[in-house]
Amino acid sequence: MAAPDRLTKRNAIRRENERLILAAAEKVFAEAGFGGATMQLIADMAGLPKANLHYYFATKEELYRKVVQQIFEIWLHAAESFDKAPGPVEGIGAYIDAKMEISRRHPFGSKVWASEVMHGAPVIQDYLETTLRDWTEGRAAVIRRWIAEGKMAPVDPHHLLYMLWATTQHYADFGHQIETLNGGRPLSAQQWARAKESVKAIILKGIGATPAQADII
Amino acid sequence: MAAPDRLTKRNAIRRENERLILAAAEKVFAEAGFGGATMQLIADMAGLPKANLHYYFATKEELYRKVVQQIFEIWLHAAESFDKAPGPVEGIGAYIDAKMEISRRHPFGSKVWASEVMHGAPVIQDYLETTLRDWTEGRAAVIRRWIAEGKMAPVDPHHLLYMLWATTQHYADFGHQIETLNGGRPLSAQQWARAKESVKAIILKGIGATPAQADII
DNA sequence: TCGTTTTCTGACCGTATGGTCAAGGTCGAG
DNA sequence: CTCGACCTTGACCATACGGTCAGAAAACGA
Repeated sequence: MAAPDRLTKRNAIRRENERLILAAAEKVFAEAGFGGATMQLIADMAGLPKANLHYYFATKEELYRKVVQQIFEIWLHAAESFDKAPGPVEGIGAYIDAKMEISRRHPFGSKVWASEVMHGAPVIQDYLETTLRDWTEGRAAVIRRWIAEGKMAPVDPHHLLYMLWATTQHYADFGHQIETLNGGRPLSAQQWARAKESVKAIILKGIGATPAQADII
Repeated sequence: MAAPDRLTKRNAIRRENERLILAAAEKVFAEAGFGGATMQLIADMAGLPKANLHYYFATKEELYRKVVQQIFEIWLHAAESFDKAPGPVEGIGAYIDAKMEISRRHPFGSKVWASEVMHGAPVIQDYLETTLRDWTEGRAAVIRRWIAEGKMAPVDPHHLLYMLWATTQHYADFGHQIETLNGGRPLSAQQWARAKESVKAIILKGIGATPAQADII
């Protein structure tokens, strides 16, 4: 049946336009919220007529849903660092690095997600109840194992995860506030590095994570 | 000139209505965002005709601004715990307690603030540049003093403050996500207490804050 | 080249929104 | 009681929004 995506000019244009629209939508939804965003503004930012948006995405909700899904997948992907780590220093350290990097490179997406959750997750409630819950329980189990193995202090796994999310995403969601307190300038590369190190240092020390010390001697 | 607020029935009604409207507005703005909120919805929730809202607050922006100001003042007030503390254990500990309590009791306000900042702080940019910046520099100085006095490890004061804000406000702003991961039930009193303790334990340990030990012996 | 499918877009529509207004009601001071 | 100030509200208005549609244009397969 459906000839699967040949490399025709049409397919290229379609892909490119969808990319343009999604990028513009991510930015507009982040800056104005779902209610404040208008299809006209997204169209202008994408450089397309409004009617063309509705050709690719039937409704505003459909477009919004796609934007949110994109972000969620990026975050899930970043979590792989957690798994294949021998202990909290490597696992949580890499996770913080990854999430800080996402906050830096995808600040709009993070804001859209935050906005969605703050408004009661009307669009992605099912994700929260299935994928996110499963993911969370899985990592909580890993953390409990590390605790049992004496690799970190006995902290509540859920609250630790919340702290990781909160702290890393704060640099995207409240980026404007941070920028203002930084003299109106965005964080430089060095400042981002320092932020990462600060977060990692405090949290890893706070959970008593030891860099695989016991085995050395 | 202006006869200062006698206890007449009119003044009582005015105060009561303004209170009703502000409470409804805080909730609606938090749940729908500025763009998604409608004056009609706020009016319904306050139990007043829409035209009456415009009698007390000329425009949607004016009402919104009042809501944001309220929250900001609550937060500034909560920060007093920071000052009159001999060291980080008491100061930061009390600050975390206070901010967690605000997240619990004023979740809508916290969300409105978050939304405002995420959208680039169009309404309260001046607050960020003046009051908040001054406040931040003041606490950073306190933290540096504590570090100099050997009462905590040498961490970057700004990133520590960001971490405090992020972690505590997360329980309000992402309350829906936390509730979902908690089996769809809001955190109980015990769970809130455990959250507070978890946050305090990790952060205080993470910054190497010692409970005024040196002087005891 | 020709017919078909996909893409594009200006013009249009119904609705919902923020805000206005004028008329009527209520209260307090003297 | 009376008058002026304050409060209340249904009806109304202009605008802007999400979404539709018909027809033109472009790309494609044969």
